[in-house]
Amino acid sequence: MPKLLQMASRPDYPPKCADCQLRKTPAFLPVNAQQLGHIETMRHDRSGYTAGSEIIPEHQRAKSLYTLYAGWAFRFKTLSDGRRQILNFLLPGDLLGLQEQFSDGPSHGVEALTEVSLCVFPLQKLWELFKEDTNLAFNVTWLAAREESFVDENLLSTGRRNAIERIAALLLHLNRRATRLGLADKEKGSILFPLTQSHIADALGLSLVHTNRSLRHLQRAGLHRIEAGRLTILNSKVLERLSEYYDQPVRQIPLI
Amino acid sequence: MPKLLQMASRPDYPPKCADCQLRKTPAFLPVNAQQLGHIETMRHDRSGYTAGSEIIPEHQRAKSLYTLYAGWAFRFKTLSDGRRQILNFLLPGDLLGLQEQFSDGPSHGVEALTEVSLCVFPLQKLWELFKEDTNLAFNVTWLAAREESFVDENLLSTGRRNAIERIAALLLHLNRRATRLGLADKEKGSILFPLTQSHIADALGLSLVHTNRSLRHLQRAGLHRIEAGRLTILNSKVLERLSEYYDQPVRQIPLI
DNA sequence: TTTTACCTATATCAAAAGACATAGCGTTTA
DNA sequence: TAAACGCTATGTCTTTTGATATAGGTAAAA
Repeated sequence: MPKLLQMASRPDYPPKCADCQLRKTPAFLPVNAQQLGHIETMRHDRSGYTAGSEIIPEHQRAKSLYTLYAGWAFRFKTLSDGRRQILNFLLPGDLLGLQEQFSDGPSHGVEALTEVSLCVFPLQKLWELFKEDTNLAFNVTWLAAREESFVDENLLSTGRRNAIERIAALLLHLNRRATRLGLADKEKGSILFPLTQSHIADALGLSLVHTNRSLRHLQRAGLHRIEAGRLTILNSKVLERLSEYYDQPVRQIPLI
Repeated sequence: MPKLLQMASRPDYPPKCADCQLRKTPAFLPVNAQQLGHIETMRHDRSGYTAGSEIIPEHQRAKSLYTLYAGWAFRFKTLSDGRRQILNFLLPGDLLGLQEQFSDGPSHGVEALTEVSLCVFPLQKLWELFKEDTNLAFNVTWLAAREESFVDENLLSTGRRNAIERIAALLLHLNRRATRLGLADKEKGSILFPLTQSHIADALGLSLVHTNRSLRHLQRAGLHRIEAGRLTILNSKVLERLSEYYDQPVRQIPLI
């Protein structure tokens, strides 16, 4: 198992939230100086994980809240015989570990898909944040509701879309989110795509073999290309019609 | 389409939140007089729907927030050819319409499964509640996270459990929630069960026919009984082992 | 370099779940 | 009272997806 990275090897953090690179992307709601101050005092540490390591183990409660600063991760659940379901993918700006605070039992694990940088918030401070900044409290709820809508959509896929449709919907979804974060190559429009076919299978409730078949089918039809760890959407119109997963106007989202 | 009930025919509301019958069940966190006051001033109206009617239509944004006071409902999404996915079931105490406030596009519909009584909160007041009562704001987030955990679990079912396991997990889940709310018959331990096999199929991503077959299989094995609109769990141990859906100690939950 | 591990790809066969058809039953509607 | 409807049940056949086996490519490890 890959382990926690030494901070020395992770120099890409801003020392202050005011210098946060992530916050400079237009995907996020602007914040005023006071809010930034609240976030800054809440942030307690930074942390990094290598690809493949468990940020939050499945069967224990998270000890902190995190904001994903850089890299990709995913939430998952497993059954005792190893069957694994990926619930949703986490991209920069996403909040980790919130549900665990409220759930009765063990809920889910979080695993790093790439090397990952996190901002760490102690749990007790969540309450302080609610008390001191209504706006930020509201934003936490917003982020929770937004994540639920991703799970909802994935449940629709897994329950009612066939393999081809599921894959089309997932590729469009991830492409949209990554692009929105400014992670797309301006020229070719491709995004970094760290998922293996095994991750896709586990996210969509398919077997690895069938995922491979269906991916090739879409690729042969010229709808997308996955190459050298990058995804290019070649025909979003057809992919959208296939999956009934349409582009919607996006609002700015909170970053805590 | 069944329509909104006239309030005259729905006399089972308390005039004041202080007299709320639902709040008397031990499933809910106690609140102090001040919080009760905040909830009371937020509550703006009551409303009722007949079984089968749409409380929130799928393709428009909810105009209010609701707390389900009595009856069952469910959240769902559909595809254009009629395929429907039920995301989760709503029981008394559940909050409706929160996600819609934060999602970009159309998200999901809510349909009444039985005749239903709701407490209505105007949307603008959500913000006021966040500002005036940290505790209640925290509770809204709690309820959102809790609902997400239900969807997570259903996604695990739909993606990685087979038909028998899915049904076992769902029956246990609903039985647990209803029992917790004091809705179980003390003698026989049965609960009111308003789902048709078609609802079960749509919740679990199965066809109606296969749902029927699998239900009969479990029933013949003596694990449960569904009769005259009531569910009795006959062998929870086996159902739990089958589905790996185990009873967990339950905390009290907020009621807003 | 050789070995190992991981990922993608493909073929073949098997199982799970879906589609279609039909029937019975109880309730509501005409 | 008959007709229509919604729900459960079951048989048969089809399709989708899964399981197993195998192979090649690349990168990391020995």
